[in-house]
Amino acid sequence: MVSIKDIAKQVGMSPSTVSRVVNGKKYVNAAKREQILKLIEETGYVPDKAARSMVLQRSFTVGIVIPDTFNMFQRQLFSIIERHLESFGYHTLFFFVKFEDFSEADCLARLKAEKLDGVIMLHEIKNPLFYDYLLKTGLPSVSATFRYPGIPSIHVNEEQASTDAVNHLISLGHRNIVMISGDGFTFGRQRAEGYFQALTEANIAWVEKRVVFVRSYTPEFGIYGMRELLLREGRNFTALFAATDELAIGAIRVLRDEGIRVPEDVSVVGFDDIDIANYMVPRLTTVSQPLTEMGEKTALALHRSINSANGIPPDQILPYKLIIRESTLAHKSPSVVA
Amino acid sequence: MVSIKDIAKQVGMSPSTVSRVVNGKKYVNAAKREQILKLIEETGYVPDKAARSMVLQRSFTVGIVIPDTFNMFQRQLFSIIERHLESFGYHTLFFFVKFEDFSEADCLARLKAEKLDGVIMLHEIKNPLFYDYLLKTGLPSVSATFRYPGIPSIHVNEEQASTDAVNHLISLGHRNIVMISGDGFTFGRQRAEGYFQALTEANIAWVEKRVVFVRSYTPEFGIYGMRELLLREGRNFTALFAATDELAIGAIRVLRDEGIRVPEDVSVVGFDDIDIANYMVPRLTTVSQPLTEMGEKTALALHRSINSANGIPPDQILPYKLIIRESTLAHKSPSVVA
DNA sequence: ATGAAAGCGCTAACAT
DNA sequence: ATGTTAGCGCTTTCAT
Repeated sequence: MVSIKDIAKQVGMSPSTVSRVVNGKKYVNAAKREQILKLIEETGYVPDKAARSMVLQRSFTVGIVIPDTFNMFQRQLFSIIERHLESFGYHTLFFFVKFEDFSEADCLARLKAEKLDGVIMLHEIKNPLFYDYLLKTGLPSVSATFRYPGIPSIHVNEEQASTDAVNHLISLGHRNIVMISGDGFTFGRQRAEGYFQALTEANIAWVEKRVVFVRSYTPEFGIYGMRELLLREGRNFTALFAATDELAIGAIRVLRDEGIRVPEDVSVVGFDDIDIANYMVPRLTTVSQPLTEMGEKTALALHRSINSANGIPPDQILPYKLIIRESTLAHKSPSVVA
Repeated sequence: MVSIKDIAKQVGMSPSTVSRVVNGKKYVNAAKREQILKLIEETGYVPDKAARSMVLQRSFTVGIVIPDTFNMFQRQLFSIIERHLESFGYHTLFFFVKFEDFSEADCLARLKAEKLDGVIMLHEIKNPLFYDYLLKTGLPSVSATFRYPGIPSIHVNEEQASTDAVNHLISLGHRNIVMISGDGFTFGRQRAEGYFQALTEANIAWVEKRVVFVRSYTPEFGIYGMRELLLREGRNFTALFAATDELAIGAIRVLRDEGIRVPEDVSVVGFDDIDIANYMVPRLTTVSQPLTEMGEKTALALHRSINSANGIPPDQILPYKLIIRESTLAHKSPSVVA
C-alpha cells in the first residue's frame, strides 16, 4: 500500500508538505501542490483511516444502531439518514444488534472501540449501561422513533396516531375492533395504549385480551397474531388495528386464507406506510410517519450536536398522517355487535 | 477514554502484560491475569480499534459492497452473510454505493482507506478500476449473485432458471408471454436471455420489443414496465415473466387497476422469492435462489480466501428452484393466440 | 513555505 | 513471566 512517505519521497519533499496538500491546507507552493496532486492521482494514494483517526482522535464517522431484523420502515429511514449524514461529510458505520443481551453488550464494546463522532439510535436497546455510556461520555447521540430520557429524539406521537387510526375505524361504524401489537419496544405498548384510548373515548368497552402481543413485528408474526385472535375471538370482530404494516400483511394473509374478506368482512389498518403497503391487495390504510423529514431532522440534530456545545432541543415530535386506502370500509350493519 | 496504559498503571504492570491478557496470550501469571481482567471489567476498557488495526496491519473487518437501493433479496442475503462473517470473527463494514460514477469512485477510495481483510461484492460495480484494485492488491474478495472474471463468485444459473420459469408458463399453455426486465446489471440481461431461450426452444416466435427494460428493479418500475407493455401490446398477452418479484408486484398492481385479473387473465412469474412474495394476493409463483446456502457459501469462500494462499474454486453455481404458487394458471383456451 | 520530531494506542520482538 | 522498545501512518507543533 502506498503511504504518505512514499509520496513524499517520490517528489522529494517531506511528509508534512504532502499532508498539507492532502488536507487542503494553506502554505504550500502552488507548483509543488500540483506535482503532489498529480502523483497522488497516479498512485491512487488514499490516507490510512486508522492512522488518521488515531492522531485526530476522531473518525468522521457516525454509528447507526439498528436491529439486525430491521423492518422496511427502518430500512427506508436509515437510507435517508445515511444520505444526509454523508452530505455533512460523515461516514456511517452500522451496528446491527440482535435481540439477545450479549449482542447489546457486544455492540457497546464495538461502539467504544471506534472513535465515533456520534451515534444514531434507530433501535431501542434494553441495557441501561448503553445509555449510561452515551450520557456519561457525552458522545453526541440522537434517537429516532423512540425516546430515552436525556437523549435528543425525533419521533411521532405514537399514542395519538394510534388513537386516530382506531377512531377512523370507529367513525366507519366499527365497534368490534381487535389489535395485534408486539412486545419488546415501547412503541408496541404505546400503539396499544392509543387503541385503548380511542375505545375509551368512544365509550366502547374493551378488554386487554382483544389485543394480542406477538414477539416481533414481521408478517410472520402477523400470521401468529391473527391465528391467536381467531382462536380467542372466533370471527367476532369487524376490524383490526395492526401495530405495523407488516403485521397487518401477515394478518390479512390469514384472513383471506380463512375466507374472510378484507375489507368487506374485516377492515384493517396498519402503521408506518411502508412502500409495499400501496401494492397490497387491497391497498393498506395506514398511519404514515414523515420518513423524509424524520431522516433529515435526525441527521441534522446529530450534526448540530457534534458541532456545538450548547444544547439541542431534546425532543422533536413530528406530524403523522392517516392514509386512507382500500383496506377499510364502513361497517355493514349499523347495529353494535359488542 | 481509558487506554491500555491506564490499566497498566493502575495495576502496576506494563502495557505488554495487559495486552497479553486482553489478547488471551499465554505467559501471564494467573493472579495478575485475574486482577487485570477485573479492572478491565470495572473500567469498561475496550482496545482502540484504530491503534490495533494500525500495528496489526489488518482490521478483522470485511467490507460488503451493496447498492444503496438494495432490494429485499439483497437485504435478506446480506443479513445472512453478516451473521456468518461474525461467526468467523469478522466485523462488517457496509459500502452503500449509488448508481452514479462518482459514488463508485468514492467507494473505492473508502475501501482503500480501510485495512480490510476482504470484500464481498453484492453489487456489480461498473468501474473496471475497482476490480483492478481488488485483483492487483490480491485483496481477498468474493462476488455473490454475479460473476466477474478473476473473482470467485457464488451465483445461480440465471439464464437457465429464467428458461425454466418461462417453460412453466409454456407448459401451462401460454404462448403469448411478455417480460419486464431491467438495465444496468448483467442479471437483467441474463434473465431476458433465458426468456428468449425458452421461447426459441418451444418454437414460439419472439420479438425483442415484447420485453421492456426498465431502469431499476423496484415495484415502482414494475408499474412503468407494465404500463409500457400495455401501450405496446394492448392486452395481447396471457402471461408475464418479471425479472424480479418486486417488478412483478408493481406489474400486478397495474394489471389489477386495469381490471385484468391475475392469474385468471394473466399469469405472472417473478424471480428471487423474497419473503413478501408469499404474502401477495395472489401468492407469487417465482424462482427461489438458495438464500441461506448462498450467504453461507459466500462468507465461507471469503474466509477461506483470507486464510489460505492457495486458490478457492473460482465459481460456485448453486441450484435454484421454481416455486409454483397462485399467480400462474393454465391458459384457458388451448388455441394458440400468437 | 517547508522540514524535523513527537506522539496518538497498541502489539510484538527482544531482552531479562 | 514480565518489561522495554520500536514502529504502524498520519498530523501537528515548532523550528527555520
